Amino acid sequence: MLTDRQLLILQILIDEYIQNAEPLGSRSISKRQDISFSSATIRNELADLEEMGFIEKTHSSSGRIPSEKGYRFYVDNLLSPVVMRNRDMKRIRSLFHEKMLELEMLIEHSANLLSEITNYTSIILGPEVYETKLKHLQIVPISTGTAIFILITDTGHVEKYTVELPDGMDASDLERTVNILNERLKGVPFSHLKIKLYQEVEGLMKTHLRNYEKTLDFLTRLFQNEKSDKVYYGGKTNILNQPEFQDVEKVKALYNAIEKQDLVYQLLHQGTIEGVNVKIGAENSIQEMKNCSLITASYSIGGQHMGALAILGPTRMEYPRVIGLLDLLSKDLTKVLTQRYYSN
Amino acid sequence: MLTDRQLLILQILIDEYIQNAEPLGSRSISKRQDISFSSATIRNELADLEEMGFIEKTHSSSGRIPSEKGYRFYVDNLLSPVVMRNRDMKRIRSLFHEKMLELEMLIEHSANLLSEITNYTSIILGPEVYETKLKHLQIVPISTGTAIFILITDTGHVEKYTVELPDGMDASDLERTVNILNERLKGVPFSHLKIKLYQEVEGLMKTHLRNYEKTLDFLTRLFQNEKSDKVYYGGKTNILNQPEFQDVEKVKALYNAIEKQDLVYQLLHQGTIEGVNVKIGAENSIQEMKNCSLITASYSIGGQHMGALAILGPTRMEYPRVIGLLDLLSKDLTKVLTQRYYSN
DNA sequence: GTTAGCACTCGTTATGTTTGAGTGCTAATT
DNA sequence: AATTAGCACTCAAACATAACGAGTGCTAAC
Repeated sequence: MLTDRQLLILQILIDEYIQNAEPLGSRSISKRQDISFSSATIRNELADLEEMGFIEKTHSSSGRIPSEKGYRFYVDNLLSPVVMRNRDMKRIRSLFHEKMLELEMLIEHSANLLSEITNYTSIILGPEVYETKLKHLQIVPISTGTAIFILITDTGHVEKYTVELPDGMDASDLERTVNILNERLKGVPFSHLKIKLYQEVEGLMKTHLRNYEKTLDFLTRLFQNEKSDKVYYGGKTNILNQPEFQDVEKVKALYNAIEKQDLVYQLLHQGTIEGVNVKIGAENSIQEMKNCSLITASYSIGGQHMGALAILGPTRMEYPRVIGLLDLLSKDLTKVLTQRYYSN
Repeated sequence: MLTDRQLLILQILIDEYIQNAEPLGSRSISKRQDISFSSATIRNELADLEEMGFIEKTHSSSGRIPSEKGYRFYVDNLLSPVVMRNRDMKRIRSLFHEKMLELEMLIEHSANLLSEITNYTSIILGPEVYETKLKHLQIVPISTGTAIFILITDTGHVEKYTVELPDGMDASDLERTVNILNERLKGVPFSHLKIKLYQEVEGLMKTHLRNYEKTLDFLTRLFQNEKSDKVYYGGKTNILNQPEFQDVEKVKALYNAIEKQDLVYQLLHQGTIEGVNVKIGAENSIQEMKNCSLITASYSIGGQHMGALAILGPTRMEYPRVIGLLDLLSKDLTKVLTQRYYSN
């Protein structure tokens, strides 16, 4: 339904606007070398494109800027073959070259890298604790009545809870409990710990522990403790570089929004779909992000969804570049993590 | 050297400016009920105060605002008897009423509380790991060749390192090593771990381990691993509410400065002196903070310095309130922590 | 179908004017 | 001698006006 010329003009307009953040007029377009029509012709085409809703004016005699519909069309149909800068590819690859033994560290570095090379803000959802399996459990008493529970997952993640022990639980009780738990719960995914506790452990505890009921109750509460997955941010201050965020009020609103971790969690979780996902402006459910686009991709371990990478920027975002980056990084991350943690 | 009247005027001027962030003229001062002189008299006094450097004009015919010297004088000599709002006291006390078993959590909540009730940005230096003592050490192998070292301190803090084990160290070596370390290093402060390793452990390892040299070398490197103390922030976006930070460039500069954790660490560490410490404007070594004041107080456990609380705001800051708050919170924190961790 | 031409729109910038809150200084008052 | 009234002066802020120019839409010619 769009003529080739219209496609060309739309493409140019969006590309230029993404670069310069300034409305583009018919004359500037006509002056380009790849354009052989007069500004008048382009004016007509621009009028048509506007009528179709792909572009809009900021005021009655201004040049045109892309509308959200325009960006959507651009992302869906006009993406120039994603060009990865060699420099960027190298930096991503080097992330995995240096020994980074801790998953948390690797993800933190990824977040920083993403924000550095894109100049936008990156958000990464840490690995889902609930799908990882218990590797080892340890209880360390630190004073009378309190102890630290340490749970270690197969991804090397350490989860800790300081707890008050049930009354009348002494050192030997504690030791027996730990032994039972380790024996029966190793390899069990966090999400199943509670069920397994009753299926496998209850009987044993009954025979080996004095006040097994209190202990069981206590453990139930402990395993219920929904530890939400960590959210990592990179380059939050990059937002301040964007010309669309020169107004402090807007910055404040956006910061407050992205700091609500539960909202962000939902937002990134929606994009669990395979591949890279782009949400433009109002497509984001969060009101304060109406001037932003969010590009997400997810990473996994051995086919099991683990977390998500995201880049947050103005709707006027370098879509091709960011999409390429996220695609590459999410795939690399998946590959490396699977290799590292799936074989055991 | 200042007359009573000058003191009064200076006091009023600073109090008002702190509230309204607007230059104050002679007429507005003279209209106050506690003032019985004419605006002309006040004009003369203001001229004198300006000559002495306590106040300044923003332009030749503007009202006066406090200079840094003025604020310094105000903090040193004019602080109205620190009035604590009852509401604030309650909120601080309630921090300690609810069971907060983890020190990290308690500190994080403190940071948030401080920023909420002051509307400034809070910065807290987490407890110094180096002065806490080893309570328990644990090694959990997670795959061939790698393991997680878990160190637990007497303050219930869990420190973890994922490491590659030295070649040829098998499960039984590992177990023996853990046992030796636990036996000999319990109760040793982190800062002495390395020394004790050679004094106490070397000999034992020699007799019990095959390739003790590699292991020793490995442990040395591990204990060298300077884990810097964590910095907690609260209410970073509060900066955006201040009228002196309506310019995005300034915000950016400040954010970039306070995110350099080593700088912040130094800054807060300087104020290790007993009691509450106030740094005004250029008194802060960080260039970007020249429009800010930093108020710090430190907390300790059993006399041993642990960390610092700080509030960062514009030089036009509610000094009396903030000083009162930090004084109260730092003392409460010290009391509670000492009680909790010093008795063992 | 394309383009030259032109009247028109409107944000931006520059310029001038007015206003008012402030000053410093002097002379009169206490 | 200290205080105050009075007044000329300053300057940022607010407002009005005009000029500019990058853009438009439309019409008529190519």
